[in-house]
Amino acid sequence: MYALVDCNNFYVSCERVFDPSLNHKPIVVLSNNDGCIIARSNEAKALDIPMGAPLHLYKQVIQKNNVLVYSSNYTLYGDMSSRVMDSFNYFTPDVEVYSIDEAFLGLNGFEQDAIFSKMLYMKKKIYQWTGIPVSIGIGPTKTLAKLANKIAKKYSRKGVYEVIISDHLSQILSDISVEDIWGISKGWGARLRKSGIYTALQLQRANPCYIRKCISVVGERIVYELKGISMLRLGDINRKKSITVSRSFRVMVEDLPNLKQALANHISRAAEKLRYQKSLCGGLYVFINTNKFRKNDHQYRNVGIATFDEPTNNTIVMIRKGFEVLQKIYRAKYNYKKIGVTFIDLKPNNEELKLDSFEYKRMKNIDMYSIQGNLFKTGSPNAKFSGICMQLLDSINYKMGSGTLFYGSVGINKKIEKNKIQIIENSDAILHNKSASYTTNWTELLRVS
DNA sequence: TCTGGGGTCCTAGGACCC
DNA sequence: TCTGGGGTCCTAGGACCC
Repeated sequence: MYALVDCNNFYVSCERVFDPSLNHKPIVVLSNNDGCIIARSNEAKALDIPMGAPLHLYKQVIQKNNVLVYSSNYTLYGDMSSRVMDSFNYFTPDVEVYSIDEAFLGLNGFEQDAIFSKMLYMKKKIYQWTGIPVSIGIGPTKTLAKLANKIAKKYSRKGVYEVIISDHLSQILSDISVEDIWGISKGWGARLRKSGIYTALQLQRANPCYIRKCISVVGERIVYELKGISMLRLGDINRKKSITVSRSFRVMVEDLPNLKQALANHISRAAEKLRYQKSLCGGLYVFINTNKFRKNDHQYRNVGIATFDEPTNNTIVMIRKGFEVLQKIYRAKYNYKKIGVTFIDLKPNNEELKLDSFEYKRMKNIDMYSIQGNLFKTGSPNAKFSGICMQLLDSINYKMGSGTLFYGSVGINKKIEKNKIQIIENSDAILHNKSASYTTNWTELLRVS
């Protein structure tokens, strides 16, 4: 069984923790540049202010109803989020933080009959410890837990709802439209409707192979999940695969120095995040866009990409198994490129084995290294990243200076190949020129189950 | 005048190899 | 007129999520 815990109106609830006088008042919280409404209290939702609405379109409603407007404070929200997420550990070790305000919990250690009351108790405790109200959905799969959460928010006074496979579930599903299912939005919803599938129940009873053709393997998984067959396991996403820092400009920007200034800030922020999560960087991606809402202006967008795949003398390879053989292979590979490589044998009794790769590199003061022929950079040398970013920007803004362009936003995206940052475990796989990690084929998995 | 920012996964198609 | 087949890897783009 899974539970999905979701903080109610999270950003608004955070503000209320620090100013209880805000309770029961209509409140909205704004996006970075105060442009959009990204969180609403129930009172604000009742005024039909939609999620993501541009603030300037709702000025009147806001004034008329004395809606309180807050700029966002992500430091505060991040801190509150950690407090909530930490409190789950008191109840179960199986926690997947899904977003800033949501987490999946694995409930396999719980006695079936006790789950509901346990979750009810947890909800109370979380409120007591953090001041944040949450809703909890329980179900045999993640998708059903997600659905249960929706029901808990909407209909249950207790704020906790459990989905059990039964006739009753069929009735519930028949009242839910396909677009309300986690993973199905407008586009796929429209496709399903064309095939005569309008409700969650119809989707649950559809032929999975047909849905796969109609949508994709993602849709097929949803069908099984709705039937109560678990296709999505609990993940531990504590390292991001990519990091983005981007901002729209509040005012029109036409000159390169301003763009560069912004980019310099973004890259140092991104490197900070990279260091924080102890990752390495496999490449950089710089992009610019004009303001897409100014339909009459000439539109321009471009990206520049740099990947770090040229080995240097600073390359090290850590090998845990089959050191001699692998070393030979790598020697051949790198000598060919006239590159010096350091090999490290991580024998089981090697003290260095206890360090993770990031710590190891920090200790040895290495800022680049290679695993399985892929080169990575650590996040420390800001100046290097910054230099690469500026070059990329120069390469993509060739129309700059013509006076015809207005730049809407600029950002960077550091691609991080989490799965490749690993110590080589499986020498057999390497010897046979196969990758040491395997991807699961969903079709196979379905056949087995 | 003002229109968010940060993620994930999957697929199709091209390049390349034997 | 005929014009391998199968595999892998990479990337852009499209869909979805909060």
